[in-house]
Amino acid sequence: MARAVQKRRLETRARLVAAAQEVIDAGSFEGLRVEQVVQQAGVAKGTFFAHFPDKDALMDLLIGARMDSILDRMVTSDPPRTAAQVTDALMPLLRFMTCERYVFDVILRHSGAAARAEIGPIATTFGRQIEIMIPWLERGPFRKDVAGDLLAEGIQAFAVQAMALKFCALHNDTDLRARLAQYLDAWLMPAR
Amino acid sequence: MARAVQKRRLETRARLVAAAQEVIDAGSFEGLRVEQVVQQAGVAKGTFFAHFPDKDALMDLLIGARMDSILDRMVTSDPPRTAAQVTDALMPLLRFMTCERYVFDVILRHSGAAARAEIGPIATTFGRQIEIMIPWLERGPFRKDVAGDLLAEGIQAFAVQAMALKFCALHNDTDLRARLAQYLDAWLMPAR
DNA sequence: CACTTAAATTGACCACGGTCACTTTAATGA
DNA sequence: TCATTAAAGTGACCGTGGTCAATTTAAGTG
Repeated sequence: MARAVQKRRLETRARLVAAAQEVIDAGSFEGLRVEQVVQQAGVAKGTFFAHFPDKDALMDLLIGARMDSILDRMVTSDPPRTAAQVTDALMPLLRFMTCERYVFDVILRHSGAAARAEIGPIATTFGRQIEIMIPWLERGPFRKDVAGDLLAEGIQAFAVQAMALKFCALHNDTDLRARLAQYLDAWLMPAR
Repeated sequence: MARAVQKRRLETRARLVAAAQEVIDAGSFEGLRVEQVVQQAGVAKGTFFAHFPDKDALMDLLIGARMDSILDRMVTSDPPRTAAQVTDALMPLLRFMTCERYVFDVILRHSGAAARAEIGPIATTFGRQIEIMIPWLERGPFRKDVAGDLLAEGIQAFAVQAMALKFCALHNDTDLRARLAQYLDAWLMPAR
């Protein structure tokens, strides 16, 4: 019979997560070093890897949490009723997802996408995005010839595409919004 | 006045690329180690990094070349005339892009997407894909309410989405094809 | 052909993520 | 209360990508 996890373990884990957050707040996601995190948390390096399979798992957790809180705010706003409004509703999320090139890469690796077998925090938020968008699409004046979940998946696909293009040096934030708006207009309101 | 590059440099570079290809042929993209490549090529490690900014740049080159040769074959076939045929026409490319999880990750990082400022081999093939698809879309019985390049970009977005899902353990190759076909049908032939 | 200069190459070295045999700490039960 | 056992934590160590001051090689030049 396996023994229960000790309180000490939970505390250590919490210290690690808090330390990681402080390191990021003082720098960036990309700049985070495991060595720095364990030092800040006052534990040995090995302890880190006893709590997280690898550095990416910590990033998955922290980035996923940020995305989740953005989704929390998203559900409290009025549902968008046009393609342009859908774009606007998504912008806060997309802005965070592209705040750093490294963050976007981590997200791509973990988005339902390159997700491992088991589903992680980021992949979970991708599922949640779909769930949030489906009611928007069913109620709004959008195309009805394809199922809501397929429509929502398409929005995700276009959002990824638009974000990806943002990292081609020449493009900036207004381009991201304009580009996504153009995609979504064609996807959600086809004139045929 | 800068002096011209010496023949020796070109030879060394060719040896490095050839060695890398051999290492991959005997193993996998993911399994490639720089140490192994320089040993096979008979040069020092530093030489590798005098020729490529990092390991990723080599991967960009080799993977981009493979994609390019697949595109070469693609242009010689008959242009697809339905969404399902577009899917089929793309499958050889998508199969290679998903032959290894690592390969897909590299492609995502370099696809016009996460491309660096300067455009690399993989990003170039992404541009070429668009150019190849535009005539398909203009001639075929596809929607005409959006420009051909936008339509082509959408196909890319959906292809990435479909490939990404392939790596969720449960999905396999037939799923990739079926999923993409479903996306493209909705994207290219909207019933409204 | 010497001599100069820049290109090309070298390999010891570093940074950083990740491992594992070992030590310490806490729960369990007689 | 103390012995037993499993969980938690440790830090020296490793693999691998990447750096750079120093060295070798080749191309001008008088």
